[in-house]
Amino acid sequence: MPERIIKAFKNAEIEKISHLDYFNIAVSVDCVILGYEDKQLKVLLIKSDLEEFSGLNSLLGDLVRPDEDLDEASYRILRERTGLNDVYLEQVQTFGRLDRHPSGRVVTTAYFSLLDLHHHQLRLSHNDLRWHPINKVGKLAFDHKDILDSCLHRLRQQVLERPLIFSLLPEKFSLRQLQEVYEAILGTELDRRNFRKKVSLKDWLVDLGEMETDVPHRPGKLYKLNPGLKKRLRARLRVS
Amino acid sequence: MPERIIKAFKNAEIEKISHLDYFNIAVSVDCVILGYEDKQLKVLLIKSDLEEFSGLNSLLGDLVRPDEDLDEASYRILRERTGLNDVYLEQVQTFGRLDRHPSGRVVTTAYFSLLDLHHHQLRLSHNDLRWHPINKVGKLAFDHKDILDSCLHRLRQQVLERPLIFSLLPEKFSLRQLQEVYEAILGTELDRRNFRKKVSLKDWLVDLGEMETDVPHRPGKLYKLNPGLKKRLRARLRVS
DNA sequence: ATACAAATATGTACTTGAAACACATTAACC
DNA sequence: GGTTAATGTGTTTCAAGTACATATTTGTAT
Repeated sequence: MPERIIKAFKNAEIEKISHLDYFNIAVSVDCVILGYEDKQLKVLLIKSDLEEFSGLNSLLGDLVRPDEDLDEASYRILRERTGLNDVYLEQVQTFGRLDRHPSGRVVTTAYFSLLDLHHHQLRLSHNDLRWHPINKVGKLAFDHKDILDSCLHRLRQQVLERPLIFSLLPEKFSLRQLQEVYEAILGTELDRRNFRKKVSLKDWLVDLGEMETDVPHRPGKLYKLNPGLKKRLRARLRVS
Repeated sequence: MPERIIKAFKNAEIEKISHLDYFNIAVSVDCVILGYEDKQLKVLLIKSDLEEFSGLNSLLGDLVRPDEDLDEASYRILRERTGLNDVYLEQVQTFGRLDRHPSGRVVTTAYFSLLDLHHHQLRLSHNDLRWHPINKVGKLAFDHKDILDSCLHRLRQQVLERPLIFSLLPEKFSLRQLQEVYEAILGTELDRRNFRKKVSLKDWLVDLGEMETDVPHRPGKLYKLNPGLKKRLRARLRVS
């Protein structure tokens, strides 16, 4: 099999290099798993078990198995680490620096995913898994800080255009909650009145006719995501 | 070395699979090389030399060498295929479907690049290399049609925000030429007056004080890209 | 019961940017 | 020297975004 691939790529110079070398690159995926809590965007990190990075945290990743798609691999990681299945996941960028992994050549594809940190099905797989506020993430293992930053950059770019943000919220939410998530992601304050106008012009929200409870002030209306959009969100990965 | 990586990813389930299997995935890059000619956006394609795809064209790609970065690999392909060095290159997406390569498992990272199709240094490496108008690209080998589409999508998304487009043009160009390139990329017609207003508000252009020659009508002013932006364009890859 | 605090809900004026449209000017060509 | 086909520069209109104000509702403390 390997030889067939090499042959397929028929390149004079390639022949000089041992065929096996071409399979000396491992492929992994890394997931930037994001949640929202206490008015902060948080990322799920695990203590690195490599000596080289002792004391540092890292993203959640794994080698891609020979029989699985890249997207499948990242869904697997999500499932294994959080117990959640139906989450938003988007490929962002692939990192291939030669020295990015101390043990050898590993090319990794970064994904970010958004989930409801208080989802009743959420079961973290490991004691060393912790949610860290985005603003307080320091040095990370590997090039994971770069990966995190590039995912955050993509998220910020997309969040105003497409209804991603709802994956971070529970089924029912108030406009104030929604605004607070935007503010946490964008790192800015938004004008409440303009914000409400803007989202109500899109077709993203459905008024549930219910009210908040257990708030120490006048309760606001509760909304949910327009169900028509929910499908399209999940479907995106398969298509692109 | 391989074993160290496996160990580094310490995952109970992984151990069940033969270690070597993890290096049974090859990594490649594919370049969507775009140029502009005759009011059309064109992509550089080569006849596929795989039996499975006989008669079909494919993008230009190659396996990534064990000692080279992903970005380096795509620069190498560009250099080898076009003789050009100083071109715009941007990573877009990584494709990893199990059956995307008939000879085995190959994960490929797609890049698009923009170059001046009439550059004096352009030397196509191969007789089977041809420029194809993107509107007339039919079936391609592998999943290269998907790759092409995703690169075009990214290009269309970026072209209004950032001054990429100048890589497709010669050093000196008129506003009409510039507008025609935009129209070719976006597939729409633009209002000349609004277009001129819009670009002149950005700091992208420098008036050369020269005029077009050899045009069968009133010649227009010639411009060049603001030199300050040129550096930032090239630098982008390294940073992100 | 009532006043107060704090957040909801809705509305208006102003500014900026995009879209539609018009006309005078210049150079090549016959 | 008139015609043609572009260039070059407006203006008006409309939509979207920003800044800002006021009335309303509920919980809480007195």
